[in-house]
Amino acid sequence: MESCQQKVMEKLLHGHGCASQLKLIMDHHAESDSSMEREDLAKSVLHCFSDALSILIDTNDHNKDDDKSNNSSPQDSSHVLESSRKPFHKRGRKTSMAESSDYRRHESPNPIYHDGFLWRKYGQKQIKESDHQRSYYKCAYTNDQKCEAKKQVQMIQNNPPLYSTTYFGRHTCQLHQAFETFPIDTSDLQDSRMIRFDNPDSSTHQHQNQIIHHKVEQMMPSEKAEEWSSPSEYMSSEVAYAVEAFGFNPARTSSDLS
DNA sequence: GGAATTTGACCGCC
DNA sequence: GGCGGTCAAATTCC
Repeated sequence: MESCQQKVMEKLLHGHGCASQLKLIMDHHAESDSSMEREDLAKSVLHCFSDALSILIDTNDHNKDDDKSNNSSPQDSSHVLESSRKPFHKRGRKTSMAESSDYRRHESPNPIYHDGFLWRKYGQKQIKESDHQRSYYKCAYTNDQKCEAKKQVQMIQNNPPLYSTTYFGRHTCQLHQAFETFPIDTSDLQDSRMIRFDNPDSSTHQHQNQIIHHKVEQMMPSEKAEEWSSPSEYMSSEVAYAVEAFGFNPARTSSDLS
């Protein structure tokens, strides 16, 4: 647990440093002369937060029960709806996902794409009680590593846009080990925004990175994307919601994470 | 051509 | 019979 805290702190500090550099550049440089450097920094910031989130997600899964008692503050409840171990619908299979003992729900103006894991969409359904379709995702390592983690993403409100992301089960895949094996290298971020894979040389690695891009382009509401005038704005919003989704409070000290 | 996504069909529960 | 969840063939994308 201690090493996890250190890793998270290292990632966050690195991200903070990159963000500071980015702000410095944006404050003092003309728009055109350092766009590539800004882009690299922006990607680096996102990558750091993604790594930290992945570690926190794993840590949170193991400590979820403890967190429940500490997650009752009113301001948190507006966005992060932790599992209350009760179904949010009565119909459906007895073994339905919502009735499982391990799920978390999060609501935000944009769906969470970068939560540190690779997801594969396996279904989409028009839900009776909602005007919007619900998308079903499972961990891309479901078959390879018997990882049973799943998530559902559903738009629950149009104006302003509000998405509900519900996570089920725990990740048993070895993704985090891959994070530890390959340290951050911002030079190869052109095609990858966040996820590191077991074998960085494999064709699978390259293709999966493309998938992440595809998902972002496909799911990002165009009007929302236009609202972000810079990559850093887009990332901060995205990461912030992902952080909230897993109950991470940046104001906490490192000792609070244990 | 391979892999991921889409979408209609099917399953099991109520 | 209606519903949510999952499967799998068809389609799309790189």
